[in-house]
Amino acid sequence: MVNERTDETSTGQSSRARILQYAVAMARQVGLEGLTIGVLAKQVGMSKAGLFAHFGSKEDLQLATLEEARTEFLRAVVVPAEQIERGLPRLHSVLFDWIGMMESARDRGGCFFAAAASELDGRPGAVRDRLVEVSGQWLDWLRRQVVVAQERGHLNPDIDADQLAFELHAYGQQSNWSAQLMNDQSAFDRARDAMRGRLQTAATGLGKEMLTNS
Amino acid sequence: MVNERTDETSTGQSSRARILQYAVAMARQVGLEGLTIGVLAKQVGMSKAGLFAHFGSKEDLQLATLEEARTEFLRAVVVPAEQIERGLPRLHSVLFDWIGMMESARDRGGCFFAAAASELDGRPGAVRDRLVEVSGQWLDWLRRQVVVAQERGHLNPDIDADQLAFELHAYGQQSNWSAQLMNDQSAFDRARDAMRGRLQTAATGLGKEMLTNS
DNA sequence: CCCCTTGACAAACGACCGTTCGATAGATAG
DNA sequence: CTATCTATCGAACGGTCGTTTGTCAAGGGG
Repeated sequence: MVNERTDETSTGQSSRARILQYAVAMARQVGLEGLTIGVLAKQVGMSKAGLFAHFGSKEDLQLATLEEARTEFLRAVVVPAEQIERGLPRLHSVLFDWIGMMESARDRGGCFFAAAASELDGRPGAVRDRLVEVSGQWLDWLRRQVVVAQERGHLNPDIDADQLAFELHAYGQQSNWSAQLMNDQSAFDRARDAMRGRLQTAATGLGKEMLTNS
Repeated sequence: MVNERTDETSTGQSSRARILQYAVAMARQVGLEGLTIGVLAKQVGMSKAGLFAHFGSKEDLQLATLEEARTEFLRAVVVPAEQIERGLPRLHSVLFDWIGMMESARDRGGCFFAAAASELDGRPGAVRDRLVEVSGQWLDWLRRQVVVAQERGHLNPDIDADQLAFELHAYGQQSNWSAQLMNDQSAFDRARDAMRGRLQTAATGLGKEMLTNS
């Protein structure tokens, strides 16, 4: 009863974390449903039962993997943007970091959430519910930053923030589709161009200045 | 050796066609990989082995299902547009028929190709190759119609046709994602608004007239 | 009338899946 | 030293998958 979760060097914590990193990498390529305990265990270098013991069920493994992917996403995309000026600069930064993350995952299966989304829509359950929640938070993050940019006079105040977030998100999704399925080398540049163009159209005079300076 | 594939009433042809319609419907919900011979057979109302005999392997079943979905897509989206004036009107028509098809499939799992794409990218094989081919044809159809619209003075001639096709396709993909995963009721209207707005921006004076008249 | 093709069937096969069950080694606590 | 706990293991279980095999009824051509 002593030493409750404070031991940093315990094998338990670190091996669970190691498993989850492999799990995210594997799910990027075969999806959360295609994730297989036996194959995952072989990659990590332990037995099926040993790995399984860290999670009570496959669903729990999927949930933990989803949480790990969410953490990686926040760290790579959202957190860096919080040091950027709120409004259009921060929106621009987060969009390009997002594309950058998908671009860096190009040869590793692409976007984790895109792979998870299409196989989980239509299959009810806790994993799907959580994915809907996480994806909704991300889309809402974009929408809120659009609103802030409007309040600060960077973006035209009479545009529909939901609509703009919809379109910006569409470019990111399309770049992943284009790169992963069609093997299109220029997919990410196209997404960046589309985002730049769309923000330019929606920007006020002040906003346009900000865009040309970045 | 007589009677080679000319018998319309033979059970063979019609039951194979019936199987494929069920297969497309099932793949819309669970994907081409999630398609299962046993479950499919139960839905069709025949035995596993009886159904399997129509296709030499599961891969052949997947290929035939993909072909059936392609035929349905062409019939619902591409063929009707061929009666519309080439250029911007035809492009506009095909885009809206596309959205309309996804909207009508809303409660049946959404877009077949979107479901197939993310689970097949990264899994080499004949099915993936064919899906890449079919998807490429569709994207190229859009691009070519953009070019025609430029040649006819409907769209600004100095825009990148590949880029515009990329963005228009992005809205369609996003609408399916938003409707299927996020259960967003307004997803299809958003896609239509995005397409209208994007075409409006890219249109010449002549093109803008055409858009307001439709 | 017999033969042979055709479409469908039940049953079984091996492979792989998630999961359960004891056993084992090492660290920790009393 | 002994008892306990933790992480891991091999082996097995029941289930589902794609696939194979052998059988059977129906029907048309010689």
